Amino acid sequence: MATPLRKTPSKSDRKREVILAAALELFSRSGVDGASLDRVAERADVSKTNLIYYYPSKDALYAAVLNNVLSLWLVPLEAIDRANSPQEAIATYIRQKITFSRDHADASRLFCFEILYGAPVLGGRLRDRLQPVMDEKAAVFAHWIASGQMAAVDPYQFLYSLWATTQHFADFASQIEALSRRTLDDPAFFEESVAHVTALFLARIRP
Amino acid sequence: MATPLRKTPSKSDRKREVILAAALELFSRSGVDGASLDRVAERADVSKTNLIYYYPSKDALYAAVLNNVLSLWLVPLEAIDRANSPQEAIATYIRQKITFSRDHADASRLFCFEILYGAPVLGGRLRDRLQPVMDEKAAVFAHWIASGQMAAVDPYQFLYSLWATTQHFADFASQIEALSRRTLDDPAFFEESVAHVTALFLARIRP
DNA sequence: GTCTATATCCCGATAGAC
DNA sequence: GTCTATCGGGATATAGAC
Repeated sequence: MATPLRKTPSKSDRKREVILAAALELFSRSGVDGASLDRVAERADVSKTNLIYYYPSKDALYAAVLNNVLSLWLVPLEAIDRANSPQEAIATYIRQKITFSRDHADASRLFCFEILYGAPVLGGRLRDRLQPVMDEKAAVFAHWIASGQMAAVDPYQFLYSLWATTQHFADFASQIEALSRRTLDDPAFFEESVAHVTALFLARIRP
Repeated sequence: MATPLRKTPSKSDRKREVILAAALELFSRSGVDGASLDRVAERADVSKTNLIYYYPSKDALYAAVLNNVLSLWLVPLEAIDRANSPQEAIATYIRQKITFSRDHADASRLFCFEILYGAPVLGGRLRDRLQPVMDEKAAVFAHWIASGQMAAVDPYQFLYSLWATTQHFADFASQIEALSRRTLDDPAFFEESVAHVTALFLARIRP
């Protein structure tokens, strides 16, 4: 029984999760360098030495958190499927991504931090994991365009703009709050935002 | 002659500029906490004590850099003027903002860092300096909409999307480079990006 | 696995001579 | 204005007992 395949998470698995959650919370507010392991341990309610027992270094902890985040980040892309119409697919994608910006603002911010740093940890993963998905989605767009279902756009540029506008609600939340005094937690502002972004992209692809 | 109003910058003015430039460069790559005054001083070719003579604390230096950045950031907004047609104004704004993302990527990234941190330093300035300009521009949009020159959009949401898509080229440059292997320094990619973003927003406001 | 104690290093900032 | 020397604090990480 070298590597037991249990369905119920072990005690140490649960502890790792608690630590990861605490790390995400703090790293996403102050950046990696702005947050100390002391505070992460405190937040996770473990001793610092114990934390280091589970994650041998700060870099290792940071990398673990980031990999979790990347996985979450990829989920909404599944909506972009040739089985759907482009209008449905894009509307669904936008709603899911803005929902993600509301419910996982910390993950979005941490991702943004990492990219600002120049993607030192995630750089390779972007090519290994994101690039293939992106090429796949670009092919779906090409299919929709070729079959006259949507206007011709550069799929890469189109995806960049989709990411930018939807993540903006998480990454620039404090600016939006300073200027509009509104949050995605306000259901009216949430729906308003979804409607606005959806209208922006659907107008563009009208055949 | 208490405060001489000279046009030629004094030696100390020039030194302050060199320090600010070095601080911008380092803060925008690693965040404030990730960069040390030691390295800023080294980059600016002054001793650390001398740096501290000009800027008494790291926070003061950071605040000074940020205020510079905010001023730069506001410039392109001047294009949004009721004297122009909305199409001209928006196209001009987009080109200027993407040019800014190319030529001042470090300033854009530092701004992004500050917002991610929750705008601890710039928070007040956003209300004092950006909010009035934004309200003014919202009025211009309202005028264009009322006179049938553009389709009805929420001006605030519209500006957020404009900022998001254009700044994305600076803030997420390392992601774009990992996926597209292209940079705004490539004139073809630059023009392609301007054309894409412009088409996106002009399609939306078609009356 | 978890703890206490501690090594080691770097950072921001100050003191005081010149 | 600029320098050398240094303080004091906090950070990551390790050693070793239990």
